[in-house]
Amino acid sequence: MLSTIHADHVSDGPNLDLVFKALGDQTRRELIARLSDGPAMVTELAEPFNMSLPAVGKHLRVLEKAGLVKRAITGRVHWCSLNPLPLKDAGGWLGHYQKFWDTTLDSLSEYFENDIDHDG
Amino acid sequence: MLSTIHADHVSDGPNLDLVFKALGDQTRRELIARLSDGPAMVTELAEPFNMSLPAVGKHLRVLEKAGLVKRAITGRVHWCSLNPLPLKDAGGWLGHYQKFWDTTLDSLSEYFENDIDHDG
DNA sequence: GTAATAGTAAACCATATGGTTTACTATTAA
DNA sequence: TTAATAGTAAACCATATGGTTTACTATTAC
Repeated sequence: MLSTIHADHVSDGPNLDLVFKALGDQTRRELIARLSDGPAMVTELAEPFNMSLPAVGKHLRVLEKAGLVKRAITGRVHWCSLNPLPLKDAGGWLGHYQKFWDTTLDSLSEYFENDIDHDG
Repeated sequence: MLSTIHADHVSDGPNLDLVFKALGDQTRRELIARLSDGPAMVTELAEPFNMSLPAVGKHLRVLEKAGLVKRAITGRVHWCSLNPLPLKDAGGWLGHYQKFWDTTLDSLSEYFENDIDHDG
């Protein structure tokens, strides 16, 4: 049975490129962390960073194109909010490999209990 | 209580940059998928791709620098193997946001049962 | 010893990334 | 209406990325 533990048919796609690339920058991960506390305007988001406003604006656009940030414009203020669904996709991809780093009895039993499609 | 559900003190660092950047390319994710079946030599890894051998070699070096691939040289053959631990780091970061995309009763109860340090 | 194989190194190219500054638009406030 | 504020746009720059081809080293096989 243990020989069947491997990762076939892992869901993938070009959108995962955008999501993982967006996550591959500490500034953007900090923006996500901030937005997980609730929506914020661009100036507010930029304030903690030692970086120009246009630079933060670019990072926000990268997050937006990855689907991680949604923007609602009211007057001159752009309210940014976190859309966590692409994080779920990324987590789903990583989840296929969890068994390789976490081979305790608990995680193994979780794997066999919860994951129906072990081999496709 | 629900107002306390947010992600403070998320572990982060420059190594996560390398890991997420490494994952932000479909070729490299496919290399990881292949290596999750067991070690392989470079030529073997390159075979499925419509890409030159040096190109695959570069991708492997990106994975290596992110700590995701280990290399053992025996003679002229480089045996590459997957090191899943950086995936665990990436998964750990994403895990802090799981509650935002997965707010079913099950995941919420899991969150309150398993995650000790809810607010730091 | 000669030829094939495994793989990297280096030079090159086009495009992307991450930052800057300056200039601009649009909205709000005095 | 004039000034301040929020934010983008555009031009620019240095470096990184993802690919190529050609050349090279080292090992294995005949």
